[in-house]
Amino acid sequence: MNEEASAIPTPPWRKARRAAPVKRQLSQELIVETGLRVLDAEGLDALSMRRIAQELDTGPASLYAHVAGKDELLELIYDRVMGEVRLPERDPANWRRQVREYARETHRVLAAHSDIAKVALASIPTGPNMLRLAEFVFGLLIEAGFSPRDASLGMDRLSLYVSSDAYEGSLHYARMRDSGMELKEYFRHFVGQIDGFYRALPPDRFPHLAANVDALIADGGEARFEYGLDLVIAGLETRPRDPA
Amino acid sequence: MNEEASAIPTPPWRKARRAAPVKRQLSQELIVETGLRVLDAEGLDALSMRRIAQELDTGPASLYAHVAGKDELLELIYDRVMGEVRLPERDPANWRRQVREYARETHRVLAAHSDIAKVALASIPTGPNMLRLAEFVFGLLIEAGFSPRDASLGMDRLSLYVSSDAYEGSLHYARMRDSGMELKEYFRHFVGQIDGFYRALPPDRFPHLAANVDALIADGGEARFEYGLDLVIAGLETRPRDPA
DNA sequence: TTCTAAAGGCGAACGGCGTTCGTGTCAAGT
DNA sequence: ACTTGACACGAACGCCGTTCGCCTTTAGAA
Repeated sequence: MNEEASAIPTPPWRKARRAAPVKRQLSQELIVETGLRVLDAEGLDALSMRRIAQELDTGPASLYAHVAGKDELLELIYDRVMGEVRLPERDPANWRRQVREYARETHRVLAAHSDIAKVALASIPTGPNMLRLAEFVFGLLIEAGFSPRDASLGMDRLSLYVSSDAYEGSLHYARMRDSGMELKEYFRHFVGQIDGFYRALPPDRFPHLAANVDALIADGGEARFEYGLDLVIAGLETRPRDPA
Repeated sequence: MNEEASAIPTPPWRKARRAAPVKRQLSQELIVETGLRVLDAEGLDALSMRRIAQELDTGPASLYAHVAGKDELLELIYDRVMGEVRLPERDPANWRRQVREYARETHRVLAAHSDIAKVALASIPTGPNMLRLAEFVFGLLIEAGFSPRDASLGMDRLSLYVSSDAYEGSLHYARMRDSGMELKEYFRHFVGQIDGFYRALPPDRFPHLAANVDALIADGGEARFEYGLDLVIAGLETRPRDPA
């Protein structure tokens, strides 16, 4: 919006524009924001250049003045999303708790924007918000006394774990959306299918699986995420640390 | 090939077919095998129904008599690939070593078929070969004394880790192929770019990253994979086990 | 005030994709 | 000899990302 024009009436000496030129405001930020809205509402499959252009009342060609292509747009959206991650003050004495909370928070933000985790996995992180997160967790491990190598690799593996688990979760979310079910209905349906499948296994060929169907289907996404997080943190704990 | 027709000359009482009916041999297995060949040679992006049909001298519509759609075809290819994984005799006393070797072997097979790791991550494993692998590693953990829950979640997290690391690796491979470089050239180029990027970071905003660029770029894909594997196994080691 | 040149907007088209429809063909069974 | 049913497959539908070339708008120079 033009703040001048909205404050005073159109000056009569300038001949009135035939159509409202109000929407002449395409920008990279607007495109990213629109893309994120489409992503949240309809999923990654629906996020096409055409769909975004349609939302902006224009053609797909118009977007290319502000964005190099779809890949770049996805990375911009991804970094925009990572800006939502809230970080606490660094407290190296409690690095276990902070690493866990960092992982949970990142996971939460990824899950809140359904399909973006796929982009997270595919992209090499260089955006400003990614760097902010990297500096936080890397610095946390360094200050907790880990060697630079342990801090580097630990951060790398932790990020991979969070992204990949969020991606796996987003697949279920996408399947749910495609099937038109509610979350609870989908979950019941899905667990029922897996349960039936495992119980139909021939016990002679798959004795251990067949004997433990209950344990195999007991835990849902969140418990699995927490368990893996425990494994990684317990693994980190076995690495040598300098006392600060 | 028609074994009758190749053994004796065409019987004159049956009017000669105008074209050789030799290629009437489409089958699911042939389609899967062809798809895998295209995948290995040209990558997942090039693996289209049209491309496979072309390879088989036919149109894309012909494939749908043997395969429900592209998704099912990808899962068939994936399970076909997992059939290449070689498993040792189970030896619960050495579960650490066997878990590690299982992870390495699966990772190796995934990496050998460039882009299939993407399918591995996206698919819910129900194929016969996947079940074989699951029975192996789950049984190994059970026999090593882990609780059914630890064995189930441990297997799950380990599979996720192997698949996601292989997927990350396949992205580099794909980028390399697209850029037309050789592996060594690509690697040099890539590390150089990352190195330059990190060294250009403003040290006031990213002090820890800026101070440890060497550690951040020191390790390549294989060392990272092994490090994460160490973390997971060390984490498993902290879980209680029944002495068998 | 008029002119000009650059920048952005955008209709149309290119070459791809997965999938479906309807027709054609041929082998086996009656 | 005829029917039937399974498979083959050309053509088309409706998507996709991206590019080309023309049009409009506008800011600054003249």
